[in-house]
Amino acid sequence: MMLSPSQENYLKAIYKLQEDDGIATNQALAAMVEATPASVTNMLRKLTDTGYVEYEAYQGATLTSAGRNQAVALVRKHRLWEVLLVDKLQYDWDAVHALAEELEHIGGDELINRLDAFLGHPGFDPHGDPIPNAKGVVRARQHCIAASEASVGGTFVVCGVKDSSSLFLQHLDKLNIALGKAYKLKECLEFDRSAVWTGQGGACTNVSNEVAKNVLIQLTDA
Amino acid sequence: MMLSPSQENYLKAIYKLQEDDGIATNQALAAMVEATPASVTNMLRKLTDTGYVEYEAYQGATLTSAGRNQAVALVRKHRLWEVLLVDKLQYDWDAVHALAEELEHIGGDELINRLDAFLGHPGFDPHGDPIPNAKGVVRARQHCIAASEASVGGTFVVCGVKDSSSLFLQHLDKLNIALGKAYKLKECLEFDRSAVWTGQGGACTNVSNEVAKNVLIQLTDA
DNA sequence: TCTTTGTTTTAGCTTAGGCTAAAAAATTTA
DNA sequence: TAAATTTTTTAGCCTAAGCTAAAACAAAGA
Repeated sequence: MMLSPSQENYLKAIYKLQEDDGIATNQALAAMVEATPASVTNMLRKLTDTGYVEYEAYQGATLTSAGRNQAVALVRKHRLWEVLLVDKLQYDWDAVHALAEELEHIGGDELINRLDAFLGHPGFDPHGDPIPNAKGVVRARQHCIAASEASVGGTFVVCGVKDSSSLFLQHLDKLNIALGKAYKLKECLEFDRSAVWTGQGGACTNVSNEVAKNVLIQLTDA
Repeated sequence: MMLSPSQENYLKAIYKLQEDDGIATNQALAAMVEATPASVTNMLRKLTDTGYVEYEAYQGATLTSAGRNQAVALVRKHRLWEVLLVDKLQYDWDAVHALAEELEHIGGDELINRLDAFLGHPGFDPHGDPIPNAKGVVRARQHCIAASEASVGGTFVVCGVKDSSSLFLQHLDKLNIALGKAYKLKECLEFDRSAVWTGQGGACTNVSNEVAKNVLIQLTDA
């Protein structure tokens, strides 16, 4: 059974909502696929008939295992294309989402497995999100926490972001915060709950709590 | 003005027919885009309204300069993706057409120019067809002729194919004929107009006239 | 020139995926 | 618990891109 790009987008959206919120409501889906709730109801019908979704009126949608397989494959495709765009075509990490969103609907397993091999079987995309393997297994991200949970004096490496919006990523660029970079939490300012991080060269950055909550880090013992 | 994939396919088809036959008839277009003549009439209307095509009932279609620009850009995208697929992802040259046909509708100039740079600004695609540059200039293929025009004793290098169908390309693979390889035309058999080519290692290949007509070569003076 | 043949267009229908507005169901608040 | 609010579904409509069958036009042969 061949899915249209639109159908694929719905599956991905249901998958994400299930992961994040546990439940995919009509309204949340509508927001995610940028359509009206009425259109969502329509599409859920169709996806239920074709066996990718389980859905009863007013109860929200769940993926069947076929649906989950499709969704994970899409996530894999999306993230691998992002790696190509950043690593090979030199795109900035804040500029690749929309393109990957188009590319993920192209071709089948053959293409994506060749892409995977060409890129050297990367484990993570440019935002630190794990790339499911060819069998659909998502290796869990290494143990990591939000930067807002770090304690003063601690050292850590940035390993991901919770918000991948262009706006947030560009803000991180300005703060000189990037994936893989190491920092030390020098102090925490009571007044606005912002923090001061020192980087490699000893440069200091003031990081708001809002930002810290959206940056994922791994503690290091140096 | 944003074109749909389908509209882009029509523009490309008109472009090819104009190049090859001088005129794009309704029927030829229908065959090329795999639709009925009635559907073609519909679409030509739309493309005329949006200024990409000039068309009067019963007279065939012509591209406007905007239409030609679009078409050339699509050819560029198609051929660059083919280079990526063959050179980087190790696809066989007979397996890339359909995928490039999908990929060519993705993204805009930025993407394709980055791809071009990453690939080292290739001049030709895996079938020997020239790749238009970013300004839409198609550098003419080096002086080359059909292999069926070679004379006995002549030496040459294969530089292209007229037929890029999977079937034909796989046949060339079997005959051990590939782009860039050098051969000598040893003899021409009167009976069926087939030829005997000798390759690098002195290996002989019998090449039918049908095949020779579809292989493009450049004569060499060795 | 008239007729036959082939091509193109018209007319009307279909499907996918949207939309709005109103009805129905569920949930929250008083 | 009843009323008010929010969410979801239904009903009916729209657009893009296709289709078939029939009508109109163009080209070719007698």
